[in-house]
Amino acid sequence: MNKGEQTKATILEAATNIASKEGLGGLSIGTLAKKLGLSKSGLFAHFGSKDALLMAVTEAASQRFIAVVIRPAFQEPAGRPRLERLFENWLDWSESREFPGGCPIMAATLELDDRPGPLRDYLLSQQRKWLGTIGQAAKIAIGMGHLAESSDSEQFAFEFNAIGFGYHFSNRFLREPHARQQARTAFQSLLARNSDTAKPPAPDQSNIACEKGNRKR
Amino acid sequence: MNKGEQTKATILEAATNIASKEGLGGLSIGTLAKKLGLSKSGLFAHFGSKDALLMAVTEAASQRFIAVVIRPAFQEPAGRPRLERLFENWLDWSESREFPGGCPIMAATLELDDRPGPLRDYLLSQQRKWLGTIGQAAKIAIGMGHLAESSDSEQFAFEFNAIGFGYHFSNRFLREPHARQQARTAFQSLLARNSDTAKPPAPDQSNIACEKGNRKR
DNA sequence: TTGAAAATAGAACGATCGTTCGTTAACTTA
DNA sequence: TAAGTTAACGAACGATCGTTCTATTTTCAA
Repeated sequence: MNKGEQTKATILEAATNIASKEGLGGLSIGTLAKKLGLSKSGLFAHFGSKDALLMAVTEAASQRFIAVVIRPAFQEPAGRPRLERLFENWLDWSESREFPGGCPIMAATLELDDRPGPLRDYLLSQQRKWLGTIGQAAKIAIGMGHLAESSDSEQFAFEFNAIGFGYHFSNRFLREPHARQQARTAFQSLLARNSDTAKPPAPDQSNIACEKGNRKR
Repeated sequence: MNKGEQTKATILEAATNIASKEGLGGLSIGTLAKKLGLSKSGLFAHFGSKDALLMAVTEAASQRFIAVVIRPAFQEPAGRPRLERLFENWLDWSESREFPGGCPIMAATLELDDRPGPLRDYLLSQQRKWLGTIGQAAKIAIGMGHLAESSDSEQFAFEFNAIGFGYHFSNRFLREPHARQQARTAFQSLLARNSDTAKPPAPDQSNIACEKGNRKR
């Protein structure tokens, strides 16, 4: 690895750290350079513009998301186990140590609500892909009989996503200690009501992962 | 109303508008003054500090939230009608015309994730109250038999809130046209699975408001 | 080891940030 | 209407913003 690429990676890591805590808007080249013991201009030269830096941070976070949330889940057997792994990975990601201020993608998404530009476009496409990924995994589960034939995979993705957002808010901001359990309960309920077995809403099934289907482990 | 209070109100309105689109971080005294045809210092004098301005904006939005979301819902008959009104009011609020960039409270909340201070404290207390309000309304509904005895009002509040966040994200950022319907479906499903009647998940009940209990209108 | 290329530093730029100050204009009320 | 209060202005502050330049150091391959 070049010296350039090396320090660039270092910069990106520190930048991600700041963006996680302060948001993309709170990330300035000056403070970032000071934190790293670099000169502003020296740091600047690596990216050419502030926007390019922000884009690089976002892309890096996005790639990391794919690597630690999505990819491992798709190595899980298709159907219900994959959905559960996807969900748990997401929760883990949201409170990951490497993001002291929470998922920088989610923060950037909310931050760029109404600011058009290439960065927003990129985030939008990534978020659409994410929802598509959830929906696709759900569709597979439906095809395998892990979820009911009558299930709507898009509706499933919407609620899957909503629970994740609710968790992020409840955990990060409210510091609600039961947040994770509440999210799990909500997710298990989502799975249950999209299952064929028309069971009455029995109270605690949080740990029943999959009661039928070709689970491998 | 004094001249002072009058312009102060004007300032707050414009500031809320900007904060809605750009976030609290994107709100600067200079641009705000220019937008209003005032001088920076003249505007500044009304608040004494930037933080005070931000706090005033947040408080104003919060009061408005109570006035247009919570209060009208509590004039609805207790139980299920109130819960439904609360939910619909919230969705309306999230896409209200007066907030071109979406609910400024939600934006600020996510923005201040990890920035301690009086503003965060205030938002935190307001958000806790909001969740408490949902939980309380749910508890009443349980007591009236509108929701099942076995329901957990805190879990209900968590999921209620999550659906709202999911909607905000899906509608505001993804501009997903079905977002509102998906949120409604999710909410009706939330109500259904917290009801006594162990009915199979019938497809479309979006307009069945309340099928038992002492509804007055 | 030398020489070209890449990486970093340093100073300066115009702009904007929040804030302070002294002064003038506008409003209120007696 | 006169006096007293409040609101608004304009200029300036030091700090920081992103960015541009030139110069110097460091890296890397021949």
